[in-house]
Amino acid sequence: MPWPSRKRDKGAVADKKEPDAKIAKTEEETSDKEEEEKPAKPPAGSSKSGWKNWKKTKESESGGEESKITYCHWLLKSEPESRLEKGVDVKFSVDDLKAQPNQTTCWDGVRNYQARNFLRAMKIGQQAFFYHSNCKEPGIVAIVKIVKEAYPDHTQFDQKDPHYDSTSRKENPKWSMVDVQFVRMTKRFIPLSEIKAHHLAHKADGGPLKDMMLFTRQRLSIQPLTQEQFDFVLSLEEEKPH
DNA sequence: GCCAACGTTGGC
DNA sequence: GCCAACGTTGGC
Repeated sequence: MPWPSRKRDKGAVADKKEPDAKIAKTEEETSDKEEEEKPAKPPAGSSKSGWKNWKKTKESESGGEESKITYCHWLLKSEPESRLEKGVDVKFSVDDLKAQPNQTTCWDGVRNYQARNFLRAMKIGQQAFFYHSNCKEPGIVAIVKIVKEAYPDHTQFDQKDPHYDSTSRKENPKWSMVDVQFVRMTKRFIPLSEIKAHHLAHKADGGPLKDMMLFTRQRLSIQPLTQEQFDFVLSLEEEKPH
C-alpha cells in the first residue's frame, strides 16, 4: 500500500466491537452474493453497443439488480481538498492520481453496497469520469480507465485505516476495489452546475441526461453512465463554458 | 458552516 | 418489518 489514503465512500463502516458476530442483514439484502462464476471476458470491442446491450441475468433480490446489468462507463467521485477522517486526510485530487506510479491507483475505501456492486461490475478498459466532489468547484476534471477488475479492498482489514470494517472477514471480504489509471484531462473543466443545467433541460425534453445518477442518486460515489450520457457529457468539453 | 438528502441502525 | 434516530455525503 504505497499510496496515500484517498477516495472515500462511507456510510456503512460499522464500528462494532465484536468482529464477525453476525452477517448484517442489510448486506445480504443489498449485496449480490459471492458468485462463483467469473465474469466472462470484457465486452471489449465486441458487439456491445453500450447501453443497449445491458443484460440482466437471473433475478435474485431487489437490491442487487444494478449489479446484474452490464454497464460500460462510469463516474468516480473523489475529494480534491483536504479533509480529515479519523485523523487521516482523505484528499485525492486528479493531480494526486497523476503523481502515482504509472498514474494508477487502487480505488479503495468504498463502503456503500450499491457503489461496491458497481465497482464489481467494472471491466478492464472501460472509461470513467474523474469527478471532484465536496469542494469549491465540483465537476469533471479527467478521464480514467479501469486497469484491474474488482479484488478485495485491503483497507477493510487495516485497523488504522479510516475505512476499517471490523465486521469483514478475510475468508469473505465485504468490500472490493478496482485499479484505475489516468487517461487524460478533459479539454476543460466541466462543472457540476453546467451538467445540472443540462439535466434539468433534459428532464423537460427527454434528453440524454434526464436520468443521470449524479442527480437521481446524489450521494452515490460510484455510478454508471449510459453510452448516451457519457457521449453527451464528453461533447461538452468542446463547447465554451457558460 | 449549514443543512437537505438519504443510507444505516436498532427499538419495538 | 416499521420507522425514528442517527450518521454521512456533498452542494451551496
